[in-house]
Amino acid sequence: MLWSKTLIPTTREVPADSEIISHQLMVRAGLIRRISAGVYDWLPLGWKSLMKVNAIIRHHMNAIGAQEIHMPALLPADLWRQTGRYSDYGPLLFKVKDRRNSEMILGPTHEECVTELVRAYITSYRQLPLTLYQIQSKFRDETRPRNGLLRVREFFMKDAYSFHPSLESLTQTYNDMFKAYVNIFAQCGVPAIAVEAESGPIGGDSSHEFICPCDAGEDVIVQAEDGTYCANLERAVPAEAGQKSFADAPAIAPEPFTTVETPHATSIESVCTLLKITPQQMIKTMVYQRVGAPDAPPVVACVRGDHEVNESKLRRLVGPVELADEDAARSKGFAIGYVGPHVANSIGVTLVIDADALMVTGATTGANAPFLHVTNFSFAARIDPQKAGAPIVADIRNVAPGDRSASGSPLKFSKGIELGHVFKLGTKYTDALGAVFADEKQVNHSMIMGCYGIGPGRILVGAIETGHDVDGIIWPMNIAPYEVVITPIKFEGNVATAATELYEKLKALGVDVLLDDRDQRPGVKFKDADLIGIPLRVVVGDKGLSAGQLELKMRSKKEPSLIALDGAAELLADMVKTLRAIK
RNA sequence: CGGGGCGUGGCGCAGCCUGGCUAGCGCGCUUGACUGGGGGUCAAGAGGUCGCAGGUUCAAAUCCUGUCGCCCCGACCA
Repeated sequence: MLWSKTLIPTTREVPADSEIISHQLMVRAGLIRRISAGVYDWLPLGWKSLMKVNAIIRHHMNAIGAQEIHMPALLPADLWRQTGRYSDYGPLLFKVKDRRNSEMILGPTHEECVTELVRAYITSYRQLPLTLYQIQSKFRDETRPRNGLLRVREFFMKDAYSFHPSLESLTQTYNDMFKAYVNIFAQCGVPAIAVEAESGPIGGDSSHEFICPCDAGEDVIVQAEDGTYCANLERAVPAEAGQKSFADAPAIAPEPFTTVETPHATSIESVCTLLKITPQQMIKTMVYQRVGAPDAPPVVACVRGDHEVNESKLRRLVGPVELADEDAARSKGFAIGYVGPHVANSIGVTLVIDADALMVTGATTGANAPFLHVTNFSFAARIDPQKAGAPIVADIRNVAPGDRSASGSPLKFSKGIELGHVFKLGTKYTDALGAVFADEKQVNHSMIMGCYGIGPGRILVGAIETGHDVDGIIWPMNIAPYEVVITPIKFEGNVATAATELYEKLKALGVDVLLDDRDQRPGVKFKDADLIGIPLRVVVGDKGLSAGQLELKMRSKKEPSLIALDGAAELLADMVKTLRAIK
């Protein structure tokens, strides 16, 4: 491609509405343009990279026998009502009405649609397993789109869905997918580590996320320093968290259970400062309400003062809950800011106690009255199981610095971008939609599903977050919009002829090449070439030509080198092939 | 949804508090000349209903009200 014939609107200035480096560079290099919050145009350079990512994904999906299909973005709302997700998805779902007033949605994901499809055609175990995939736009009405392509309302997603007659079959495909994902990210040249993630309905080791480690990421991952454990913070389990029940609460005779005045000290920190104690000596008591049923008995969660409630874990135990509305909770008798676990003795709640919190004795916690805390609290002494119901004891906290893995190795924390997710779904959708198959004995069973997503746009974000310098993007060869850029010092005379000749030869050799034929000063061309990050740059200049030489510079390297004009195209084509192969 | 901030040529901003000449600056763009290995210089230009609507005023980019849009923090996020 000739630079003058395409659209590469580079800018020197950082766009005002961007925060993270990948967003800034994608706009400055002319890859994308925002048209509305979380909605972007893909310009030629960005689109070319995205198509390369998609081609890599396709290759690896096809290699494990998945079949590509295309499904509509516009879906009937009824289908989503049948699985309950019309309401579960809530305001995240884009809803539209057609002229007949029928409700439609813009698909945020396609489990319903693909299951409906498979239900229609698959009736026998002989037709299974089957894996279908799509790469297409998905829509989510995010509360807060942000960070360029990291969180958007319309985005591309590769989603694969597999259907199985047995768990063994599902596991086989899951493992194939897992390996395909490793290969996809490697071939794209973007770092990705597999971590254990929310496991869903089947439990166990049945869900992994692939995370690109970088500070711009929104996910927190937990890794054991010895490399034996890797999990999303949502899921990470502290090694010490054994199976405990309320009966395990230490029955130490408590010191006098006293009430102390703590005016305006509603946080763990402020109470600690006031009473000169440490957070480890406190019990934090959080009030949650049932999602969609704010009048149902609340859930009260207790963790040690230095710990945080992990809402994912809590939800797995008690169902969908959210932090209670403060005013509503106060009207029910909760002294928000001064709640203690023993509130369960007087108000009907579901009490959930973290295993670590349970073991604290002589704790300080809220007195269930404004401006008051109590000291020398212990669960065994102060919770009356008759009145408080049967308290649930479980791991409901986030792991924290200081925790160790099962192997005894310290846990470290880092941020990352979720690039992909493989997931054993089970029969949630096939049950709801009646997607059944007949086995050898003509007995019907719901098909067992797996689903496997990748965000191609996020692969670009991850590649840029982890591959850039002060001058711009440094693309990996396989997803670079062009593999070689030719930069003539001046696009005239011999130089233009030589540059054009090299350009034609490289094209003929199957290299994706960009020729900067603009009438611009060399400095402008160099700056732009660096900004858009093409892996190989060839400079054609008078001085070099008279010596029969060209200058070659790798974007990732600091120093250029000289190559002979004769055979330059072949040499470059070889280099490109070599760099494509590096995984 | 809560908190904070911003809407002024394509981009980045000043002007607003304290209303008043023709609304400025940098980048980019056009034309010409010089220049030609890291966003060059000079000259001459084009380009803006100051987000939108209403109000106050002799007079509104500036003050008031409403509204729309966007960004950041939080909440939320298969």
